[in-house]
Amino acid sequence: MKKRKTLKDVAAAAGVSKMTASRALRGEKDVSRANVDKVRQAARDIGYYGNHLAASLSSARSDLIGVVVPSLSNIVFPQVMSGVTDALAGTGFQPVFGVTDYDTGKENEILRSMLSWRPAGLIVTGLDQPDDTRMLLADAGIPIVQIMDCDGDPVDACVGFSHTKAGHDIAEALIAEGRTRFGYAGCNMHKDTRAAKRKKGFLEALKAHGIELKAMVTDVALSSVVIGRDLTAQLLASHPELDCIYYSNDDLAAGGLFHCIDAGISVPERVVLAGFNGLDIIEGFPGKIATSRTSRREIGEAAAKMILDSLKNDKIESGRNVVVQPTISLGLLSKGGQAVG
Amino acid sequence: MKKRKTLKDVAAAAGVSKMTASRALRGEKDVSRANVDKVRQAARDIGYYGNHLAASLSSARSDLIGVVVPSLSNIVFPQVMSGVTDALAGTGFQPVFGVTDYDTGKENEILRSMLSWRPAGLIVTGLDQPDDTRMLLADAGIPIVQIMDCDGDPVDACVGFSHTKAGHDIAEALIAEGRTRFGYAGCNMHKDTRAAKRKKGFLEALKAHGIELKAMVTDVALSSVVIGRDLTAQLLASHPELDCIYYSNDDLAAGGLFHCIDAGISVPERVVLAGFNGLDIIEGFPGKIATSRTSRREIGEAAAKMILDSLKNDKIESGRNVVVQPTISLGLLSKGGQAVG
DNA sequence: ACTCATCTCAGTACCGGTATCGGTACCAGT
DNA sequence: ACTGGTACCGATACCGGTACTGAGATGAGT
Repeated sequence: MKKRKTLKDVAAAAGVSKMTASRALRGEKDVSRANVDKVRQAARDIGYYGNHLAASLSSARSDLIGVVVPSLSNIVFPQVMSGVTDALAGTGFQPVFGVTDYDTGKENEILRSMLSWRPAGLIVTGLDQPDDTRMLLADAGIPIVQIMDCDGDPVDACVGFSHTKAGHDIAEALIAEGRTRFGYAGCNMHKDTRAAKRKKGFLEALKAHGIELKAMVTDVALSSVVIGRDLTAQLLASHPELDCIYYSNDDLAAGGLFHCIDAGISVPERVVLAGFNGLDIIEGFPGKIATSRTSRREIGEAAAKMILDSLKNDKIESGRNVVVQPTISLGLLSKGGQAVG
Repeated sequence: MKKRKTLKDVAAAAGVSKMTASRALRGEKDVSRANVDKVRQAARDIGYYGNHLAASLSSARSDLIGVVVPSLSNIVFPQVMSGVTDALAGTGFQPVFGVTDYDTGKENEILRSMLSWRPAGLIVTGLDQPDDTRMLLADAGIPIVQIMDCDGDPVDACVGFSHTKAGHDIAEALIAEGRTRFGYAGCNMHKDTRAAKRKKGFLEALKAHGIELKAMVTDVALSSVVIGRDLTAQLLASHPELDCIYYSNDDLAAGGLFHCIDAGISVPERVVLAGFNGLDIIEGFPGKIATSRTSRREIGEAAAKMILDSLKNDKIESGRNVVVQPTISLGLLSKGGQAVG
């Protein structure tokens, strides 16, 4: 096995010192044009591609941005990741992703592991980390941006929206449309604290109007279209009087829509199905579901830009809470909020 | 800003040497039980979490596995990533993801960047890298597993299936069902070489039966349900005689199904829609599309396991081509291949 | 001619760990 | 008591870069 090329090899091939080679490759000044060319050429010739390990260790800084998300199976998070990736493109920083499976223990473990790579910054999903994890983040001494939520107290800064308010607002909108007999279907509620907040906001709004939830079904599994189908079938079988179902997200609502299409139940006339996220896919659906549209890419981009800002200004800007309000789309035929029926 | 804790701090706190602390934390033998406890406790007390940079540099090995995928917006790749993550869980290895956007230049760049972190192994999507990228991989001296394809010559090893055969096989199956008037709709064909291979296999099979493609529409954008809708509307408007449409993937086929539901076109009776991947979501659809089901998670897991194997045996096992044949599901009412009509 | 600033380059000391190797303590066997 | 083996521990030399410091060369100013 041939030995890996090092900077010394490049320097030797170019006939300069290690130091000059290092500077030339990094594009620093204080190197003559002639030597820059010689070094660049030598590096290309012998196929040298650097060693971030050594560089980062030596310079006590790295170009890694850690990004921690709870899941990959919900397309929302890959979209956030795309946003981060795009915002970081061309900046010299590179995202590193970690997945927690909605498990706080795993989250702590992943964060420790990431911190041990001395990242330049961290983007973490959610505001509800346990104390030990919070401490870990607070002591890291690097910019931390928490995303997808703003109901709570960020370690440092956050970009997101209020899930409580999102649940509240869509309830208000549905009530304004004349809906009165509500059901709820959710997945993974014990771990997905943000879904739980939406549900909380939703129920609070109902209560404020003196409306009681008629029925609720949940499943511990991760949300999926198929489960949404099943839960909807259950709900409508036991409570055929429902005129609106709120789901913990769009995947479930989509399953609900598909069930209704197959069962010949008219949506949204007889029953309104309301989800959360505003997935692109629902644009293509044969039927309309209500939803709160969130801007995932933008949140990812904004978070990455905040990190870059902090890094540029060489200080951690605390307390910057950027709120990106979701927009409600009811997908109903009636315009301007006029009541149906 | 308080200084980061180092191993020396731990050693001092535990009253042992740096070396003993290092060994204790890594669980090596040659350390007394008492000292292991002291060091562990000291590390916990002062909140030490190690420095992978220094560790990897010093030991000339790292616990990173690079994973390069073309896209995050196609749920298939996050699923592959999940498979890799799961297979790596508890092994001490950590995946690092990169996204190429189907761009070979970006792919090369990302691979260089990854290699500069001295990963223990690499998982790369596809077999059709340009020569310079191939060279980069071949010279890396670490196990490389290429995934999602087996039509071609792997640098080292691969886990996947033949897209050409997949296209061919589903064409055969559809012809056996009595379909004769075929259309094709595809996205991103100029960059997605695997989709192009499926199309090639599909057309070859048609030709072998003396069948000519009646119509074809493509779009340069990434595939999505909405675009699938549009392309299908175009195809069926200009060629209402089609009795089968083959799509470059399930996203498009789903859009096609939704269009047909809205347009009152019966699927699969009047027109069969065939996609590729076997997404979980189609299980929930109000209607059936044909597809080739691929096992993404399993491919990710298998690739990760192959890397771990190579690492354990301390040699790179070349030429291991694992083929995971997709299974065709036509979603038709007729059983046993009896012709329709 | 001499001083001084500027540009270029090289030497040295790290960064924070780990591999290696040489030692010390302790015990069993003879 | 002496030897040999085993368990444990620490000093030292790195890994491959970069920060820092200082030196030589060159040119301008006087």
